[in-house]
Amino acid sequence: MGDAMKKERTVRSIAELRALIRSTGLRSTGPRIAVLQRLQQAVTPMSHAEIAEALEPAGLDRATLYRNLIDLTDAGLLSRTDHGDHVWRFELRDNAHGQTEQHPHFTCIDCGEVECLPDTSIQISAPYQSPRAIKKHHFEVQLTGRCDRCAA
Amino acid sequence: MGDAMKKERTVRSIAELRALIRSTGLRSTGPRIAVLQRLQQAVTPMSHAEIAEALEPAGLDRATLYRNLIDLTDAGLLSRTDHGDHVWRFELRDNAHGQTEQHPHFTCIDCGEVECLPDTSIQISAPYQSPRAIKKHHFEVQLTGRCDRCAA
DNA sequence: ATGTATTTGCAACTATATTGTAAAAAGTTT
DNA sequence: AAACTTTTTACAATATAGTTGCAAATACAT
Repeated sequence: MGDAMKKERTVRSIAELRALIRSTGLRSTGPRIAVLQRLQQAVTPMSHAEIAEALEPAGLDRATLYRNLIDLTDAGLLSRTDHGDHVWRFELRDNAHGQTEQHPHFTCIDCGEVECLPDTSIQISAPYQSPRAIKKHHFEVQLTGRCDRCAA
Repeated sequence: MGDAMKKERTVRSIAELRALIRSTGLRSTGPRIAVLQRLQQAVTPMSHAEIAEALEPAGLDRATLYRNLIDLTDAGLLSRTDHGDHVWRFELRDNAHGQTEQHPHFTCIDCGEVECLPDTSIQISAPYQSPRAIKKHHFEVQLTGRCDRCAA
């Protein structure tokens, strides 16, 4: 990821992660804590496969991982997005309750690398007939193209 | 789709589609003409499943369809994109040779409907460290949110 | 017409994701 | 802290999406 988006990331202790999970009504379990711990170290959204690769050696089951990623997403702790390359990627939401701190993503159509862009890089001018979501700025932005490395 | 993007669409005869396919070096076959014919009637990008549903009754094989969608995409006649909902969608490119006439898409995260937006609705201001693709305007833009109908 | 390379259509297969369920664990109540 | 109830796990089985292999059929050049 470029430097443009580098920012302070809240790193939570296991006890804090426990409390965070419990606050959504879900039970605090080993697999869930492991997922959140791994994702809070990530600098870009991680695919299920990447998370699995990181956590399966520790004995985590794939189906359990899938269900947890969905549960944690439904609970508002994660966001699940497809960055244009047909791969689901999961990202820790920075605040606990729902609103995602949004920023645009750029995905390379060759190597698949995902880059976070500063929020200021894109202006949307809502035309007369655009969906209300756009006028209200309730949407996600995804760009796809060839990254500098692959373009070279 | 909103009126904002409604525009003249070139409708090609079968003979013209034949010539178009041949011009890429591919052979002009029934399935390929059927795909192009169907896509030139479409007002939004179509998923593989939608195209299959339209053409299988006429006896088109799914594997053949997959291969043709890929071949026609590689040949530059179609574009294949994932609009954020993990579904590949195919769109006829308006001109024959490579450059897609780009415009942003908006996809509803609830109902999955895809809407084409006018090209003028989004300004990208490339920051110092953004990928070259952005500075050169070689990228696709995809927005996701809740459409008016689902938000109501 | 004939010949060669491409394409089709069918089936088999791979990869990804989801579901069923008995056993285990979390959290609550006593 | 033992007993209880509900959620979650872990394994297997199953669905879904997309790909591959290959013999027969077709496109198109000669």
